[in-house]
Amino acid sequence: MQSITVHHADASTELEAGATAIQALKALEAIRGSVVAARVTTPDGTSSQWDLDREVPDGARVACIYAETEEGRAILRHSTAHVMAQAVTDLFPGAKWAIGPPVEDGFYYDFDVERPFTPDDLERIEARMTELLREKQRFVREEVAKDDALTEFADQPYKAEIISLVDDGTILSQVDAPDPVAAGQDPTFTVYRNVRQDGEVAWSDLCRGPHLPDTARIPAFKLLRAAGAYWRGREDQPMLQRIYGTAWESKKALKAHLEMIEEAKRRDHRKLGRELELTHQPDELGPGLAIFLPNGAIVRKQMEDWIRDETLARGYVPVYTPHIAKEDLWRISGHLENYGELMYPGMEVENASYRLKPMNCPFHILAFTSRTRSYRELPLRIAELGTVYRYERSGVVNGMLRARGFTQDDSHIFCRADQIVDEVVGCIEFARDLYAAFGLGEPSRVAVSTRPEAKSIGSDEQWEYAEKALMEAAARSGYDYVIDEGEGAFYGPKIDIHARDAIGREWQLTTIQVDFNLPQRFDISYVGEDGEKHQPFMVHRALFGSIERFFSVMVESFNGAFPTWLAPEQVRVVPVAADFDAYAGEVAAALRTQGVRVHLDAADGTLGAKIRDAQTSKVPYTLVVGSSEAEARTVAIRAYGTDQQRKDVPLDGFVAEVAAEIAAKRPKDG
RNA sequence: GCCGGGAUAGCUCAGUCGGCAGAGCGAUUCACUCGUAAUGAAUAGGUCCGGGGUUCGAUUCCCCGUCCCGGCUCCA
Repeated sequence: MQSITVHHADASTELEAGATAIQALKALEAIRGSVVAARVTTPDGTSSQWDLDREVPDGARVACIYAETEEGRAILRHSTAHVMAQAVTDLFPGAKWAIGPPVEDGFYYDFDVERPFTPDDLERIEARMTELLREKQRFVREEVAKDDALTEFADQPYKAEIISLVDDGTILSQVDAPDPVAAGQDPTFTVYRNVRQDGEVAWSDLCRGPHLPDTARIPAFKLLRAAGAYWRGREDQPMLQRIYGTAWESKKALKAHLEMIEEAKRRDHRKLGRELELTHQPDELGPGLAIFLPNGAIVRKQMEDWIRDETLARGYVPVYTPHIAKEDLWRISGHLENYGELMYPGMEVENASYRLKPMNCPFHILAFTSRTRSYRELPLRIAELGTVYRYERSGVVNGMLRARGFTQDDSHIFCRADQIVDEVVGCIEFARDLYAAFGLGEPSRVAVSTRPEAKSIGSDEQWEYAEKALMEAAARSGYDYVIDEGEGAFYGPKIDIHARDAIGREWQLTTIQVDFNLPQRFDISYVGEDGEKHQPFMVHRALFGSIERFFSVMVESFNGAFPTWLAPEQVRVVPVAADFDAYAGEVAAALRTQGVRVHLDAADGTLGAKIRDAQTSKVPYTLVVGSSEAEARTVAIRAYGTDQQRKDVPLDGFVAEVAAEIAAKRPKDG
């Protein structure tokens, strides 16, 4: 009898040849929880995910993949996607399947069906899935040759296409495709069969795997929504019907996730914007356009004041530029050619056509070229809060997170090539300070986007230099950056910085881009030490990104309860009865003198109702004053979100305290 | 732009199997003058998104458009 050796951590053991991953893990006493699959490292050093029931090779190192890890959940979700596809096949004969990978927090599967799915369909599919889970179908892995795979999936055109794509070397990043193969190597395809207890094959799918041992190991799942999605994510391809679902290692974890979704709905900036009278987006205005109501405008003003002050302090110079310009400017800049479909149409005036600006760059270039520039002026950092208008496709507009008119804290830094790294480092550190000030903590993701495969301008040397400069700057800033291949702008590579909000969602906010297009197109130059003309590089950066988007992210992150320094109304003074209106007025005046935004609630109504109003308005501090306070010149303080009070606090003390908190311009807990 | 779902009072929503539309909150007025999350009463408020069609009659059914929502694609 042949035997093999397997390892885990420091332990090793001998097993009969043909032993599976789960047998190895058991023999090695390596299991410490709910295990969904194994990670197997073969003697040649290749590490991959492994079905528990799959044979392990001699010399393998095995480890558990647990259900409650992200890696484990992805496997669980992928298996759930298969069950869903089987249910769809049962209920919708003739459905064609495309792909069904796990995604963040869930999974989806795309189908080509006669008619789109309805919410009722989702319920039926869910019910059928529950039946399939009870059947405890095994996931059985099988390796098949290309021809056999093509024969088996002859009536599944999307699967056949995947097979041919892999075969001709097109790398498909989808999890459902087999691993990319090296050129010239014969690809092996794997098929997973869902096998009933009686051995009948219920369903099969072309799939890379791995999967759970059987369907009964799916503890909790839910289908969330149906939506259209292009095959292979390309607009020129047919539109399929996608069903999104989620699956978790326990009912409790599923429930927590569903509650998170509900919480996100409650925090929606469109809902809170209306309730707290921050913003207004009436139909009369047009899609993607917004009005900042007084409450929102106060918050926005704090953002603008902060960025203006900081920008000047960091050596930027301000400019103001118009909202429209003659079409020729946009022709020179290349925007009409490369960006034209995102620009509003022209306005004909006095035999010239004018366009709303989708970007501020050309204006800042005109500021640069207003006279001859010297190398002594570089880096020249031109900054503006510039409002731009982009004719975004109708389906993408979303509240103020994706608007058609928005304001960028925009700057263009004109510098020499050797100054790029320092300048970009400066931008990243600026962004870090900005996130800290506005309560979003540290950047969560720093990504360097490289040259796009499609259209791009500039020489290889320029791209290489700029990409390296960005990576060096990211590294010098101390961030573990990732590289987004081919995601750069057509005119140069960029760094995008993301931040997480209070409920863990990630948002792309800051962008820092190197631009070699515009300096060339406008043929801009500075006079160097040598007396010759030289072309500067341009670094384009927006730290908030869009004021509107950043504002909305803050609204959702704070759940509308802004830190005191940002809050539209910082303090509300509530007299317990009209007799104390005079003292309440004095309290309000004392605060107002210190620049505190205070409102006196002297109108009719009970104290309870006024407290409730103050709380639902999310005012940071509510001061209640009555006879004892008036006599002792104190206040009773109730902070937002608590039902506890600090009583008998001297008025002067509170004024100093809140003024200091506001002056610090920091979130309370940060 | 594409797929699907929507639009009724300022907000959240009910309703009409086709017969001139309702609640709660909010607003206004009056009464109440109150010690920490809703005092009571009254009043006002609607082209039931817009246009066309079917019908004796359309907010309701059909078509077109606008806008919104969830995705795809795109992006700050």
